Amino acid sequence: MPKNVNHDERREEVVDAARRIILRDGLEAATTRAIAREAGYSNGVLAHYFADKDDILLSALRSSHRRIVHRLRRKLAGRTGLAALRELLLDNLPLDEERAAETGLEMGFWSRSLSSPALLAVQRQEAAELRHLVRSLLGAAASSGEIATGDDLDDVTERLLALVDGLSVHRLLYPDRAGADRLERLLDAELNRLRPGA
Amino acid sequence: MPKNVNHDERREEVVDAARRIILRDGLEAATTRAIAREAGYSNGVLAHYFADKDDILLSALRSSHRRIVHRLRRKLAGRTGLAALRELLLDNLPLDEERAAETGLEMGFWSRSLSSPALLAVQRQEAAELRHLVRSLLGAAASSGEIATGDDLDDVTERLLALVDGLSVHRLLYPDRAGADRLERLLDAELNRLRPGA
Amino acid sequence: MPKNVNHDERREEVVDAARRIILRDGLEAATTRAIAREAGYSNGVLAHYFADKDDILLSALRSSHRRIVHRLRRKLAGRTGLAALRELLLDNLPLDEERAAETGLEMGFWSRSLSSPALLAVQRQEAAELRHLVRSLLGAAASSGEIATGDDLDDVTERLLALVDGLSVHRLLYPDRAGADRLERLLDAELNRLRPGA
Amino acid sequence: MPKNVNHDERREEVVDAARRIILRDGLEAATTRAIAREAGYSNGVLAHYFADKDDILLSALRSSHRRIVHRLRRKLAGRTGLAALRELLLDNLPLDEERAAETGLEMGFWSRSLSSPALLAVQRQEAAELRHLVRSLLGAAASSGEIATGDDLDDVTERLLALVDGLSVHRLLYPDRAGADRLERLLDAELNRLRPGA
DNA sequence: CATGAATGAGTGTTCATTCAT
DNA sequence: TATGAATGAACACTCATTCAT
Repeated sequence: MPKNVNHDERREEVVDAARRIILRDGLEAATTRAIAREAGYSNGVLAHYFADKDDILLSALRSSHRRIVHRLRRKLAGRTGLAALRELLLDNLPLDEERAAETGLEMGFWSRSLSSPALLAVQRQEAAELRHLVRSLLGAAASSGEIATGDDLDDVTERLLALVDGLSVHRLLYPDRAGADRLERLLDAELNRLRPGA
Repeated sequence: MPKNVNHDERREEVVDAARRIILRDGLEAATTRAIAREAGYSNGVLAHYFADKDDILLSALRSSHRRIVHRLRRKLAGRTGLAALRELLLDNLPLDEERAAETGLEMGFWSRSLSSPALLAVQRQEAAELRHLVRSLLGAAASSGEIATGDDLDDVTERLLALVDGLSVHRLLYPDRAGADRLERLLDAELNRLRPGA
Repeated sequence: MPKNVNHDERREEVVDAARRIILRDGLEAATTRAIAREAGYSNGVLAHYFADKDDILLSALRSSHRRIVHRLRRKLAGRTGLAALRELLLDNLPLDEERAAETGLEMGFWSRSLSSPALLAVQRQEAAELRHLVRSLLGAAASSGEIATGDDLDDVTERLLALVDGLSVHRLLYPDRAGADRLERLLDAELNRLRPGA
Repeated sequence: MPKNVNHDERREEVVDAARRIILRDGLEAATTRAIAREAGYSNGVLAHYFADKDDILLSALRSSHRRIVHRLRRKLAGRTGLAALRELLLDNLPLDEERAAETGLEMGFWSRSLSSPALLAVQRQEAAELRHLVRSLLGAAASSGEIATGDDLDDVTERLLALVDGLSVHRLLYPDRAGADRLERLLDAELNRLRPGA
């Protein structure tokens, strides 16, 4: 009767350790040894659960996204159109510790994606899903008359997501000027601007 | 009789080399040896002019900013108010190879700043200057009646800069959806929105 | 009630697996995990039947020799003297894929033997048996008048076996110049040379 | 005035260290660390003089061959035809410590060549030169009437070189049966056999 | 000043071996 | 007996840094 561990569970343990390190000390500090130590294992264990370091990092990125999606799903339940969109975009802003950590991780991967095709592919795939979701919420809001129909909705989608990402970066780098209240206010203004009367 | 070397000049040579490498091959390719080679010196020379590698990288970041400021000064010459602001923000978007490389450099430093107080300090200082400039151009535009006076100008400043940063990230990571034309269109729409009639 | 496992049988299964890997992929590919997997067991099982990896490799070498001997025994059945000798020496040449793989295995062990007393001992023991067999076939051929009696038969034995080994090496390393036809021709010439008339 | 070392000299130092380890402990023991230590340097030094480990090993092989060629050139000076051939072949037998070491190194590379195209290429190139030399000495001997003209000289070349390699292996693995005197005697018999009267 | 040789810690990865289950 | 999780040392290689010349 062998000692039998749940592989997915163990992977998650290690991936969580990786996430903690990336958030605390940066992507550069996330060496395989550091990850193993943070997870409470010897460095050799990683080989049992991951093909290589990239596998760990990619899993960490995907895991982070999955968490966000889960949280979002709860928040969006029962909401539609503009209200759902607002919830989604607000959730993407680093307004508390948890989401600030998520944004930090994301930023670490951004620059690394520029020189790693595999990472970039994952990044793009996940971003495309988010963009698609925003776009369809906008479409629904337009259909129901919640928002004006003058603007190109693809443009609006891009503008909203860019603004959210920009504000997120600023919140982490320049918290003094990008306070939580200002972020929320700016986002709401942006959404109100879409309404028919505006 | 010691050879009289202009320290600042030599530092600049090396820093330029570092900047070129980061722009061309990314932050991770900027090893001390690669920098020394790019500058045309032996690797040992770095020790005479820099405390350590971080000293070089920080200087490279500042140097990149200085170059941007110089280019901007030329572009802004003779322009005021909204026209100047438009020039400034457009210049910050990665609309050609050169500025795409600059954005890449910037993104590399963003994530490092999150775990390096020294980098973060530099980053903040330079960002504050840019913010101040935008804010004062907006102030001038408001005074001259070029833009409406309803909005809080600090909010507008933050919104514009966040949008520019967000669009920049998207242009690099998702060039398909963030084409040069869309970026320019979105920026112009944002500026027109400020005008009194809007 | 302990499960009653036939130790020798299990050892043989594992050793066969090791042999297959060495023949197929080379000595360096024969890691303990690869061997266990090839045998259809978990890696931990090896500890029950072998002292260590060397124990497995040594056994694999012996196993390969044993197989060669078996094959030879079939080929030699009913033959005596020079005809038997010819069959034996031909069998030792890597004239088909199977025997080329065997020669590769052998060569791998040769160099390891130079720095491993245990391996060397096995190697010598097996080589002695082969030498003895050749020598006695030569003796029989001399007695029956099949070959001339001028030469020292120990010298002839050594010459024939050295030639076979040298040709084998050349066939693997320089197949262009050591084609199968040339090998066979050279061997036959060598045997004919022993005949009384020559 | 920088400390300036002769690169080729330093490479040779390291390559000699590698040779010593390979001969003493086998090719497997020739790790980069072991080589650096044997050479009296830290492990990082290798990077200055070699592209990678293969570069060291290949250099060791070539260096060994170069030494042999040099020694041979001296021995062959003033000799031609059969006498030169005899000197060449004798020199290739491991009849003293130095040449036993050379043979040991060679054998280590043989098996590794089977799974390393780069090594195999070098091995083949060097072997081709030796083969060519033997062949032309045989040609000269035939022209001058020193040897009989019945045999195909390519066959003879292959036979002689295979015999030498086979005897060399046996001398290292089975010194008891492949004594220096027997090797020499067998080689001379082989050469005499070529003479017209034989 | 400048060189570049040298260091040694650190990287990701592999692997024989141990051992609780 | 058999499992496979876990270990930790070893591997080749990279790199910022030091320092004699």
